[in-house]
Amino acid sequence: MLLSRLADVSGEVAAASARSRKTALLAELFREAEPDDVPIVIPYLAGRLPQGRLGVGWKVLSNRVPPAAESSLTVREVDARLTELGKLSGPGSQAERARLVGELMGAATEGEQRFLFGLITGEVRQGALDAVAVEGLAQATGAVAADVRRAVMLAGSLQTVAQALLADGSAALDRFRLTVGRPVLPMLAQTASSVAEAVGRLGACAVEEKLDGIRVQVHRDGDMVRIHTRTLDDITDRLPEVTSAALELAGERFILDGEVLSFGADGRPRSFQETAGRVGSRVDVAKAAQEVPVSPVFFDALSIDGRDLLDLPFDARHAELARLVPEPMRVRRTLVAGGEDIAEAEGFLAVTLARGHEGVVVKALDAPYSAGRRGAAWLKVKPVHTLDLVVLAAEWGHGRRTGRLSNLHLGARNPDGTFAMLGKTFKGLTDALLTWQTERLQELAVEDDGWVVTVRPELVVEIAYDGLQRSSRYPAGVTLRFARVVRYREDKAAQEADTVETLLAAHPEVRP
DNA sequence: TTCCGACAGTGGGGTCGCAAT
DNA sequence: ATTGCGACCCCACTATCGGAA
Repeated sequence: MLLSRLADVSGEVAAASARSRKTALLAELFREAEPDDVPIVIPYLAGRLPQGRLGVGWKVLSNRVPPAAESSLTVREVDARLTELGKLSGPGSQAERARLVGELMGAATEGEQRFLFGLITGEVRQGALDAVAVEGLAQATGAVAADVRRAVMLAGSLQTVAQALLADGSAALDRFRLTVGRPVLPMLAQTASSVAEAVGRLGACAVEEKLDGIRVQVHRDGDMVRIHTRTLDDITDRLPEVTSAALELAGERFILDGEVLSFGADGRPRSFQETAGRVGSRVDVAKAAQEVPVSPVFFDALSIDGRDLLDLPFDARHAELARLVPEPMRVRRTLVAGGEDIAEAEGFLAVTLARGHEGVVVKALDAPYSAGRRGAAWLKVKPVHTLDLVVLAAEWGHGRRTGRLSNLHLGARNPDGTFAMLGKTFKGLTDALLTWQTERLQELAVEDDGWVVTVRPELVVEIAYDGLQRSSRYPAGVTLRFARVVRYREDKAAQEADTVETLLAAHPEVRP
């Protein structure tokens, strides 16, 4: 298949607003694909590269190359070239990668270049990713969409399922069962604003500690242990303590879901930054493990002794978990009967926060494990802080925000009346607010370099955030975690905005 | 007819490892 | 030794479509 065909369809998908139309377009193309094209065409149209990482990003791609007049590239040729490119390493590899990218782009027409750019940077922006591709695949093969989706969750890969499905038809879907050693997409949580709201929505539930670390799925089959992240990357080699912990458990075959984090000598959890740095260390793992040891804390069991537990209700899965995993390695929790038990749940949240954790996750006792879904059966509750900050500048947006000022630079007051930038945010803005702030900020503009519009520091905005973290980038030595706009405070003057001093005082645990 | 679940889009900060400077 | 870049952890929120109620 020609790349130009793919690029054209991607463009049509982007232009279509109805999801059903997007699905139909993808299905048509999947039917056209020859068997050898399938493992390439399917991920490409789901906006992903089969190779995963290439070592090529926005920077290399932004070196413009004149496009070819005629399309000649096939998808298989593109795939072969990208595979070669991804293998490069060592001195001179970056220049060689850039050269190969230039060669590829030079062989591509303008439309193909656009498509390749989006594909490689992971920003196809066609309004269709995995979920729509699954629908299209089901439509192309006559399979039931829900069955395809389930197979993809269990295989952890759309591509694998697509190949089997196109080769052998719907019957192939039965082959994708939960298997120890093969990671499945983890179940995710939605956000609730309070424990009362969460318990109100769920009824009988468990309230569990929300630990601020790295999500892991641990598979053990005899002596073999594999550890996977949320995106199913294999990080076994980086976490020897977790492997040991899994081998100590009194079970030969299991899949457990949990969080890995580091505790200090005082027993309190280290900051997310410290845990994430440790888990990210790959070169001298022994040294990293000595300095920042990590522990797994499990909260769910997907499989034990060959029994698939996914469809069991959570209370039954937890009973299995409790039989296998002793308490320090199992998350702390409390059971709540329903709305009349709010005080118990709120007390548990308070204790959890006092112990230094992030918040709680409220989980319905009757819900199955919905692999790969961000369902309403798990609701996370974290305390939210707010500040009144001053807008120092704003950046022009991209995509559907093109032509609007989007990303705000936020400042807190210094003692001398100047402002210290604490970070940026683009979250929480409605279309109406985007329009309003674009106009208002341009009235205050003192400079526009085409990317950042610097403004007079007069506009006050209320910002919600989850906490402070240390920063080497910003002048106060700290930055806000997960900052988002709540509302503008036109009733407030910049001189009434919050100060760096009060911010630091509110988070004594974070010393810049 | 209205409501709501699921998705995609729009980017945030930090850290590590590698290659280039 | 330092810097720039890519990959990958953590993530909030809004708009939209289309099926459920």
